[in-house]
Amino acid sequence: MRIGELAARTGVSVRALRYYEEQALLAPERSASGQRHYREDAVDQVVLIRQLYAAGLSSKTIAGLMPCVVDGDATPELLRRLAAERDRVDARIAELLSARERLDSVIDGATSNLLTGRRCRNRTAPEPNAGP
Amino acid sequence: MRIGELAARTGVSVRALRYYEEQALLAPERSASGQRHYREDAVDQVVLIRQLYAAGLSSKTIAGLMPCVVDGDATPELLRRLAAERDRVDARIAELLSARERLDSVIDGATSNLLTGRRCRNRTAPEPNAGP
DNA sequence: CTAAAACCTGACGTCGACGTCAGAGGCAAG
DNA sequence: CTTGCCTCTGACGTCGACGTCAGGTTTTAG
Repeated sequence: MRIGELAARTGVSVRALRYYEEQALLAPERSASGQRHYREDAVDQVVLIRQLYAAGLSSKTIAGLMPCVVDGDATPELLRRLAAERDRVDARIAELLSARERLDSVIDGATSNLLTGRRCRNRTAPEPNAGP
Repeated sequence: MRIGELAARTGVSVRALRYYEEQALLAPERSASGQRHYREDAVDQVVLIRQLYAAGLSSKTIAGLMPCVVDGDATPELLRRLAAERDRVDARIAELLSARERLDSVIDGATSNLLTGRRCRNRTAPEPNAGP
């Protein structure tokens, strides 16, 4: 398939696909006229790439991992890096969970303030202030 | 305290603290000569700010929330935004968990490849390739 | 054959959270 | 008074993952 179809099927922009190639994350064939032609499994690869981006990996890091994923080839070094990235993701998740708790407590505090009718300072006039 | 001490006590840079003020996340007093002076609770506020950043909120969003946090003042609108942000954090966490699973499966695949001795292609020569 | 749609290669723009540098005060100690 | 550290205000630089525009070629539909 050509780049437009791959974009449509994966939901990523054409520009992004070209960028991925630039970063050596994808290596489509080229027709005689220079147009990119992707195989079916490119769809899965793009999905994987997006997930790794979502995990916070950089394009450089992903580029280092793609040979492993694509060829099934792996070295102990690569495994170490994969594990390290997983740990980083775990840490990020923990961070987010902590932040979420904090957000919740802020919400709880604010909610109870509202419920107990405790309006601080300048809410003395009952006018519904629509905007500036 | 002055900005250097606050930086030391929170672990964020002096530049970042000035930036936070620029974004209306902090509002320190000023001495006659123009130097910033922070109260003790600024430490907690900075910690909160960092957590909200870690949750993926933008400085603009955080700026909208700080009055609520600081003054304990809350409007239904603010509560909606807080809830929306929490949902966003939840979505991000789910994304990360999914990405983590994917990473794990990649690691598993690669590991079993190594364990079963299945070395693909160019690993024919047993020379320990040290570098480029 | 022709017009529209899709594709190509540069190359510059963006956005957010700061880093960094320059030049100029301010503040406590000796 | 001077030394040395801290602080101030601009203002430009950075980095990553693209967006966007320009100007040209290729493919497809009618």
